[in-house]
Amino acid sequence: MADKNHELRDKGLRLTPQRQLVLEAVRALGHATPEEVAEKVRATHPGINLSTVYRNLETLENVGLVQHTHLGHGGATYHAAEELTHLHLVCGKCGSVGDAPIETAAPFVNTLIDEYGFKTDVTHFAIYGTCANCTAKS
Amino acid sequence: MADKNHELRDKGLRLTPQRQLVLEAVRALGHATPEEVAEKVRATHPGINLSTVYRNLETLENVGLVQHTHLGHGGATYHAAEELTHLHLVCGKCGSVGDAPIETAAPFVNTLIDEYGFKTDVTHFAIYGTCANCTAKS
DNA sequence: TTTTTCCTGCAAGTTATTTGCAACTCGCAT
DNA sequence: ATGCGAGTTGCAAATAACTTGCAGGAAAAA
Ligand SMILES: [Mn+2]
Ligand SMILES: [Mn+2]
Ligand SMILES: [Zn+2]
Ligand SMILES: [Zn+2]
Repeated sequence: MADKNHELRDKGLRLTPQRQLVLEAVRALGHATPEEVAEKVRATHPGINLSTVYRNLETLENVGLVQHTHLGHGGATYHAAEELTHLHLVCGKCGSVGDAPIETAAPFVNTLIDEYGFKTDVTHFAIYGTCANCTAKS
Repeated sequence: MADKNHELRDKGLRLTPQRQLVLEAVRALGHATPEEVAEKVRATHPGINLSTVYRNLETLENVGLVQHTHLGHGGATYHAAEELTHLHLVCGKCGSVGDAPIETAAPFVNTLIDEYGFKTDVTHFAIYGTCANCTAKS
């Protein structure tokens, strides 16, 4: 950290404290809802407004630094872009979220391209089902 | 249709006009949001309340007559259970929803069972990506 | 510095869905 | 047939999750 953080300015964005904090929070949290991001940021900077968080998540997504995913029936959760290298296996019974490497889906993705010309982004929506644990119990 | 429709009573549910209408609407519409179901039902029965539609969709889902799916960032859409035999390929650019047979995903589903013991329901969330049409244009 | 443009907080507005509750009605038991 | 009680309904109000308008404030260009 010799000089100022340029990764935001390089994307043509202004470097505001709020924006940096939102990005740091997303990176620190892994999967996070806007509400959770706000909470994290407020731990050190109580004044930040929730709408600022929403706006910055959108802005950061537009320039490719973060991405959203749908893990459940409700709202989206955010990831740092670098970190989106896994599938999300969401269990409908217990709510657990497991990970699996994206390569697991590679053959499936290829089939969709070959047969339908459809380019899948397998991380955008979760893979929904029942986890091993819950299957065992029932 | 010799005697009364028993499929609802067989599930332990009361046979109310509203409930039958909701089920018929879901069957007639293919993919439908609660709002669209309400609209369809109101074409013949204007008095029906939206909350009644929501409650009946939930009830019908509990007994397995309908199921919901997430096709986009927003709310759920409902299908008749018998009819849920395809994947939904949702294009993030143009919003189109294409279908593909579930068998397309069979190898992928098997991999997840074998490697993680995870039983996937591939129809619950859409498969998100970019359709052939939109890929061609860009 | 000054100016321009972007960003932020705050309040109000949406949209989608849920809930409390009193009135009603379906289906079973007289 | 008639009555009863649990399940359902309509309606209004409440939530939840965002989104928007706007006026003041801060970042970067000039
Ligand atoms: Mn769902
Ligand atoms: Mn999305
Ligand atoms: Zn589970
Ligand atoms: Zn498309």
